[in-house]
Amino acid sequence: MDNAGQGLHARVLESLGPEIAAGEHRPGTVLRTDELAQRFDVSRTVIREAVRVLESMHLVESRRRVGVTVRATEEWNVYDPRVIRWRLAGADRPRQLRSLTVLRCAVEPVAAGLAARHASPEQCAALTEHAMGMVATSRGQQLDAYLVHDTAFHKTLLTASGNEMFARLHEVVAAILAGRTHHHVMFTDPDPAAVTLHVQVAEAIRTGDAARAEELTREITVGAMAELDILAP
Amino acid sequence: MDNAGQGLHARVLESLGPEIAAGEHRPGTVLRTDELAQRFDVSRTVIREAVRVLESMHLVESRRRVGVTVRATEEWNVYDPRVIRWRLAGADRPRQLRSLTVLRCAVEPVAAGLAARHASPEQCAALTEHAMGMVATSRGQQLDAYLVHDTAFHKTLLTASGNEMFARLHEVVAAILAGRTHHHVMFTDPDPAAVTLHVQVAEAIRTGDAARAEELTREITVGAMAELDILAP
DNA sequence: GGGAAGATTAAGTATGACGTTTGCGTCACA
DNA sequence: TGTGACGCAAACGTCATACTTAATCTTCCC
Repeated sequence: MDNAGQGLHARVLESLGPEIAAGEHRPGTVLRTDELAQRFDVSRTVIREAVRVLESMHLVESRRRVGVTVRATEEWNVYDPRVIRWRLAGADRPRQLRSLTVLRCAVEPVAAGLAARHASPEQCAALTEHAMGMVATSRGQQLDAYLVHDTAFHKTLLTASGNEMFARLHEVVAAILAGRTHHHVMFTDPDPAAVTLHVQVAEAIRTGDAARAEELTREITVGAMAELDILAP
Repeated sequence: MDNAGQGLHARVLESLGPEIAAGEHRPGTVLRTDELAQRFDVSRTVIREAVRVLESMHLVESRRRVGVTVRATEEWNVYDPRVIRWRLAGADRPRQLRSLTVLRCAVEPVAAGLAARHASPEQCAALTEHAMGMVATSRGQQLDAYLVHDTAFHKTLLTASGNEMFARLHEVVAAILAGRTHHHVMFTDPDPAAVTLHVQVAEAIRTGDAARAEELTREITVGAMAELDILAP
């Protein structure tokens, strides 16, 4: 566990949060602050601060005389990076990974089209550099090095779109890519066709060809869905 | 103001949050818990709980010996519903509205395509009902009634996609639609073409025509972008 | 049997004390 | 003059306790 977060409340959060996100406490379960304080051997104040954060994520609801109630999954703030992380670490990881991948496939092609219009020269250079890095590490079981370039490529792309909502999804894409490398069946080297597509996307963005950038990125994301057996829209 | 949130910490949050989200405190500004306690006339405990929530939204960072520092905009959890609400109420409302609209335009067509495959009979009925409601209220300055149906239509559509990430964006779409009605230049009745498109989308989803549902929805969202002078991708 | 008044319970708030970290100034030394 | 170690103090972090508030349950009377 990485319960090393500074402060006791962070420690409590990193224990309680994953428990709830993983579904260990069924929705409707009530937790009492006193019991939690006893369980974690901290004061009620610390528990209250942790509960406030969980409440702000809509994971729980705190009511007087009742206690801290676990909310239904549909109410959770599923875009909160920590909620995403906790859920990916839990039981319904596959389901979560599919949801995120579908979201990614909707967003990233559009982001690529925007990037073709708004990317700065520096961002274009970074895209090309990371695409080249992917080529260089695509053979010979250099999966970790490949992942670094892949992640950086997509982060740069999303940022270059100039849309802050897109940009903030880079963590989601990073989680997807990391998940594929570390958990999915990826013992073999990356698909050469996918690597080529990244190079071509970088090229399309550099030359300002929005339609082409979008279409090529769509091919990448369709491939990502295929890996999870999601039929393309 | 709707500072009626239960509890003192909620009251503090609903004052401090919007201030920060609106940019009244430049990034890097330090707030001291003691000063805040004095300013809001509450105990430091209450301030600390509010700060914890702001910290969980990545709006601020709390460090020992330094104080509570306002973070840069790029670090905010821009998908948190409250952050969205606060920013829409603040100065850079137009910018925020554009970002959200672009996101919506990337997501909603894909969601419509998925809905054509996964929508339940009840959801299909609801879509048709709300589309009809839009038709019925599209003339004669019934803007508020129209907005209710429009919002319900898109919420149902996003939910029917079966993807939880899409479903949770219904608040974003609701904010966009409400923003258009209440602030944008919409003194006239809605565009008849847009109303027709909604009816057709409902029909396409009912008949399971994913490609058509996606394309028709894309037309709706392109229209939404045009209203904000955003050139279509 | 139903409704209202009161008891109960658990969260909410306030307060004061103490602990802990850490930015920053000071001073000595090379 | 520059650099390093040292130590102070500021601000957050934690705790214990007492009190307040409000929702739920119980009881009792009509």
